[in-house]
Amino acid sequence: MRIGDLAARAAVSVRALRYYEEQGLLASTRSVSGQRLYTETAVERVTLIQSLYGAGLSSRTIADLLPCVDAQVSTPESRAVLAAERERIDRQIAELTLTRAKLDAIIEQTSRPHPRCDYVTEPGPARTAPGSGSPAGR
Amino acid sequence: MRIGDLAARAAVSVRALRYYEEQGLLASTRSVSGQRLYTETAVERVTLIQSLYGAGLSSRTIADLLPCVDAQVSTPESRAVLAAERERIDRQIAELTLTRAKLDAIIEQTSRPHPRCDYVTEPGPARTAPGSGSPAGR
DNA sequence: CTAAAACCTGACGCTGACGTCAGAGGCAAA
DNA sequence: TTTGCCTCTGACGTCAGCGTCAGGTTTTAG
Repeated sequence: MRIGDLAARAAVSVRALRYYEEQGLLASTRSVSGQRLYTETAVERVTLIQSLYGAGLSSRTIADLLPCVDAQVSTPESRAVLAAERERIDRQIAELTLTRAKLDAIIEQTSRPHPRCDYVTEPGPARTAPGSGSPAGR
Repeated sequence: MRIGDLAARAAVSVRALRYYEEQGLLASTRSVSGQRLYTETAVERVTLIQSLYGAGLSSRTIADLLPCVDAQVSTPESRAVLAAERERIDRQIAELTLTRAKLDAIIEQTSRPHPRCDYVTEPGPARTAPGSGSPAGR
């Protein structure tokens, strides 16, 4: 398949694919006239690349790892990198989960009708704040 | 406290704090000589900002939301933004979890001693791959 | 055969969250 | 007072992952 097809199927831009090749992440054969040709497996490859980018890995790191993926072997360095990135992703997930919780708190706080103004704006006989005012209210 | 202290306590750079102020995310009073002064609560504020940046929100979005956080109120727009960002974070966590699984697969694949070459390189009488060769192997 | 669409190789542009440098002033200790 | 660190305001630099334009070839549809 040609670059436009791959771009469509992997949902990325043509420019991105050329960039991936430039970075050594994605190989292609060339037609006689010089056009890039890809196999079916390139689609998965591109989505893997996208995933890794999405997880915050750099082109360089991905370029270092992919050969090991292809060869199905690991070097001590690749194992270290893989472990480190896995940990990074773990921490990232933890952070995001925390941030989501913070956002939830904000959503609650801001959408809950004004905390205690309710009592004030409530119709009926005026009430003093609980704890103050006339002692032994009960 | 002064900017250097806040930077140390929030574990960010001085430059970042000035940038936050420039973006309208972080307020400060000034000393007579013009130095920035912060209260204790600024530490939390900065970590919140960092969290939101970490979750992929832009300065602009954060600047839009923080006033609502401070005022404890929400507008229809802020609610929409909050909900949208929350969803984004959800998706991000899902993606990261998937990517982590992919990484785990890679770690397994590459660190598992070469799939079937073992049998080949194993000393002793050559064995055919399981499933093929002489039937009823056991 | 021809026009449109797709592809090619440079190469510059963009964006956001800062880093960094310059030049000039504060401020606590000895 | 001098030393040394902290802070100030500009303002330019950086980096990565592409976007985009230019100018030219190739492929495809009619």
